[in-house]
Order: sequence, then structure tokens, then C-alpha cells
Amino acid sequence: MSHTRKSSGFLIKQRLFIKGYLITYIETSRPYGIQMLDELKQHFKPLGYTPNHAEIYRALHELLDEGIVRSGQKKLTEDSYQEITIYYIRDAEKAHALKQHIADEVRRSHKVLLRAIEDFDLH
Amino acid sequence: MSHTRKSSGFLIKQRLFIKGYLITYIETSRPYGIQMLDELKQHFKPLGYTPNHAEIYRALHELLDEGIVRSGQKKLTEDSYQEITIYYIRDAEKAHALKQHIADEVRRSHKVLLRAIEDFDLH
DNA sequence: GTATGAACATCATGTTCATGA
DNA sequence: TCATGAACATGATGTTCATAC
Repeated sequence: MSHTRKSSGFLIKQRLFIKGYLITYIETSRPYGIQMLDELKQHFKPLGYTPNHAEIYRALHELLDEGIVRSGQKKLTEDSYQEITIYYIRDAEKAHALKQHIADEVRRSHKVLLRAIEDFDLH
Repeated sequence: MSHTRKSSGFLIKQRLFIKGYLITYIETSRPYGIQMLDELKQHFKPLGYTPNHAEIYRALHELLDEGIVRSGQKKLTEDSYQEITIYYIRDAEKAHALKQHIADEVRRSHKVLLRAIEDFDLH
């Protein structure tokens, strides 16, 4: 009875797309959720894409569940009581494999759109 | 109270994407639903995208509701009882405007993915 | 069996609320 | 107030069923 619903393979899903960026951010610094969200927003705002915080958290939690990252608590500043959750790579191999998969999906999606651009320009 | 939910602006939705192709098909021939589905499947199968029939019908019905196309009945073949629904452009201006919008959305989505490809290649 | 369409189910994701420090 | 997270609501889309030829 495993009804995994089969995707039609149209374009990459936002969740997966975001995961690729999160892994990269986590690899290069010790960011926390909102920080990564702001970074993503800044990055894609000129292209009309503004992700929301729930989607970032859902992506982070999935990466945790998949054993790809781990998390720890930290104070936002020395003299602050505000706690933040920072992330570390837990399984570099898995992380790399997932990024590879995401890159493939991005390229495939890109081809779909490129094909459409060509098609529409003919008319 | 009309809360139209605001899109985050990630990538173009499949429904809208399909509409662009349907309009083009309808402009150039007198196709019926399944025929257009088969055409689309053939076209995108090499890229791993296989739309399903429900999505095509939903797109066609929306085009009808929007007054962009009209439909008529016809026999599949002379000596057949099988009825098919064929489509005609009803409002060429609206059709053109929608295609323009779709082309813009496709190009924007394409830029989002292109940005990602660049980003991922850096690591 | 083929074409159309609706109904149903579930996934993907946006919005709102809750909680802790 | 800020960061995190859950809950909730709905939009998008895949699967199944129904109907007419």
C-alpha cells in the first residue's frame, strides 16, 4: 500500500531548492534560520522570489531528520537571552549527494524552461 | 474578505505553463484534449516531464471560463460515434496577453534557476 | 476502448498563532 | 521583541471513478 504519489516531473519543488542553499550556507558559516532566510530573500528579491520563514524551517527540519545536519543552541549575543539554533553539517557525504541531486534537478528544470522559451519565441 | 493567497514567486505553476502551449496548439490547428496531451508528453518526455490528462482538462476549462477559447463538438472520424471537443480561439487579444504574461513568467523562472546553477557551480 | 470530466486524495506551501528567553 | 516552531488553511496537482459514445 505504499502510495508514494508520483511526480509529473515538471519543475523542482521549492523545498528541495531551498535545501541546496541551506546546505551551502551551513557549510560556509554557522548561520541560524532567520539569517539564512534573510540571505535568500536578499539574493532572490530582484527576481521576484521571496521565500517565507515557515518554508525555511521545514527545510531545516527535514535536513535534521535525514541526518544531514545537526543543530545546537547558542545565545544571539553575549549579553542577550535570545537563543538561536545554529546548524552544522553532520554527514558530509549525504550532504554532497543531496546537493548533487538538487543540482541535477535544477538543471533539468532549467532545460524545461529553456525549451519553452524557444517554443514561445517561434510564435 | 477576498484573501487571494500571495505566491512567494518561486517558479511558474504547471497549470499556467500548460496554458501557454494549449493556446499555441489551438492557434495553429483544431486539436482536442487528448491530442494536445499526447503532443505535450512527446515534447517533454526527454526532459522527464509527463503531464497528466486532468491537468490538461483543468487548463482548458480555465481558458474557457476566462473567455479566451470556445469549444465545439465533433465526431472523431466520419464513421465513429466517438465525440471529441475541439477548441477555437475566442478572444485573440486576451489570448495574446495571456501568452505574453506566461512568457514573462517563464523567463523570470528561468532566471531563478540560472542563478542557482551559477551559485551551485561555485561550490 | 477512447475522450471527457468530475470527484477524491494528498502534497506543497502560504498565513496565523503560540512559546520561550 | 526576536527566533523558532506548530497549527491551520488553501492552492496545486496526481489518481481514481463515472459517463457517453
